[in-house]
Amino acid sequence: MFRAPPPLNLSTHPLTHLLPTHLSTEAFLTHQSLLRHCNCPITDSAVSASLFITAVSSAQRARIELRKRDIQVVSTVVDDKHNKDANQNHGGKDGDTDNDDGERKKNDDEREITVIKLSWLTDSIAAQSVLAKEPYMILRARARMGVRASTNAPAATLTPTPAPEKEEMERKRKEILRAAEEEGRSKKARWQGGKRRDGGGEEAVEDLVGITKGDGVVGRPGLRRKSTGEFEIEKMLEGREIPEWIRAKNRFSCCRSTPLHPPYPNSLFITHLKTILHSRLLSSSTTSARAYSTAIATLRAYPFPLTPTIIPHLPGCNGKLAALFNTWYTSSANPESRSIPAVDSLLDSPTFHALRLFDSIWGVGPATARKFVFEYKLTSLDELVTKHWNSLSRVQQIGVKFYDELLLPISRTEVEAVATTIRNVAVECCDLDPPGLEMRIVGGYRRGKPSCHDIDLLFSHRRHSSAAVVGGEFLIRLVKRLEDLELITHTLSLSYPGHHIGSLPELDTDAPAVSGDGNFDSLPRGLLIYRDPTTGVHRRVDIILTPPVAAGTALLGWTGGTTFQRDLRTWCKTRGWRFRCDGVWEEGGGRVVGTEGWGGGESWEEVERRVMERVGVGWREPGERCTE
DNA sequence: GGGCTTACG
DNA sequence: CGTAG
DNA sequence: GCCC
Repeated sequence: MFRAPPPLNLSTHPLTHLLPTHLSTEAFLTHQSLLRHCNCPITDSAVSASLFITAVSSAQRARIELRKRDIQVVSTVVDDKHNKDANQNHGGKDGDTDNDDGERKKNDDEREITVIKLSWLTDSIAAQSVLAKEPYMILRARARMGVRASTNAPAATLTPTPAPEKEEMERKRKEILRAAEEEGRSKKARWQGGKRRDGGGEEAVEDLVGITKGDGVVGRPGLRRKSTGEFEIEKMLEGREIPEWIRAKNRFSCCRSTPLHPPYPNSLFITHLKTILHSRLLSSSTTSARAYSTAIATLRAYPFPLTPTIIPHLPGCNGKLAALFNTWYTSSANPESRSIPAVDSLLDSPTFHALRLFDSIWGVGPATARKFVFEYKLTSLDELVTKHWNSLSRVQQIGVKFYDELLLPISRTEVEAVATTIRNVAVECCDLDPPGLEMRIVGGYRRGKPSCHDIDLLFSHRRHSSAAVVGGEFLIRLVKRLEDLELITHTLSLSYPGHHIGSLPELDTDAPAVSGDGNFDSLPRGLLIYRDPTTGVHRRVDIILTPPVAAGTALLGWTGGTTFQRDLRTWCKTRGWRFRCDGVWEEGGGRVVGTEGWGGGESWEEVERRVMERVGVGWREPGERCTE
């Protein structure tokens, strides 16, 4: 089913568990996919595994992560030099007050486990060979697995069938979660699995909840944004220059530079926020999700290491963000070891993991993922395929079929190669003035991402906007031709907004489209699955067509990122305009003068620059729009 | 207290 | 409802 | 969750 050749053969590996700590959802899923793709036997059940792969870097932190998953180190075989309490078997240091001795079961599963760094995997992939693990080893130890198996600790148990009594508890927990969802905005951490971390967890959650709203912030000096003057901000920055967008309190991410450039100074904290954002998306808490996106975009653009006092002065960040930061900041002196209990609860929650699993299927979103988890009570793709295949839509079946492949990262080199291949076919399909056909690679690639999750190609024509070139017939012909060449295996969707194929109007009208009047109100596009003729790997490819008159706005719109786009539209709205990928429109209906597509010999990029300057956000390189 | 990007399939 | 940026 |  998955025809891409595995980059490595890990099929003889011991049962392996990827620890989610310090990994973004994206990164976690990507690496898990990679492992799966290499035929590595992986498990979501930490207590079943012998080999652990982690982004944490110290043995001490690894032990904490293992213990959270109900794995108790008994004796150390190999330890890294940073570990100060190598012989400390249990209790004490990590604040776990459980009395393990009293609850230990007789049939404890004890085995030798190994914890290695994630860089072993990435380095091996890069080297295209399975590297020795020794240099990457963080910890090798004998460990007792499943010490607290009879408690309600949410040790990750996605794949294996839970024991009957656990199953019952799982069921109840999920019902509680579902009830909490349906109630709407319960302030308790919705995914919390009933587990406390390090004793102080619950308190910290209460703290978060307590100062969530404005009232809770009053009386906490330093959390109030408006009462603090520029001078005090300057003091906080210790003489460094205040970025203009902070001084001006400009909350629009389209008006500032947000470089790609990891590691940016606050990436560790931002990783935690991304987990919360993801949880909000999965529960369809869209406004909360938007708030987190805004805050993340701000922190991504903030060029200095954060301090507790500066947070409320940053646009889109207020009491809740300050509380989260304080919790994180004070959790450990070592930034690598810092955590947020609410985030740990999410990462420990089997429900959260299951929702992420299904949400990662193309064609499945939060609502459907919730249906799978809460109604069908599914925990694995396998169950979905064996029990509910026929209830999946066509595109969802395609999404499942190519689940692993579509999660694999795509190198920039490969993006370029695919783009060239498709452009050559497109030129063949263009029988009116083929040399005038032009293409730009947009999306994450254009923003400079080192690896991409799909390939977005924007086509236009230098001179003609007629139906024959950029209209329906062209896209249809192109897709058909790509299918004939076996470069496209599946068409997920083809859209020709606002008109019927075969009666295509000119595309460069000066009137905004009105639905049903025969004009466009969006741009034609195809969402496709591409198969590389050499490697056989499948990739998501989007082909978008724009008439020349909208080249600048289309390029700007399809370059992203998501939050940048949202803010660009909101910004235009404050100016009385509507930004859409087909143009910027006056309220009365005309195209905003100066935003139309290329005249003379202007390049795509020159038109884009003109549009950005015209609407007032100013020019920003694609690589400065990395708001995610 | 209301608003939060926008449109298609 | 899901997807696109 | 933040802003007007």
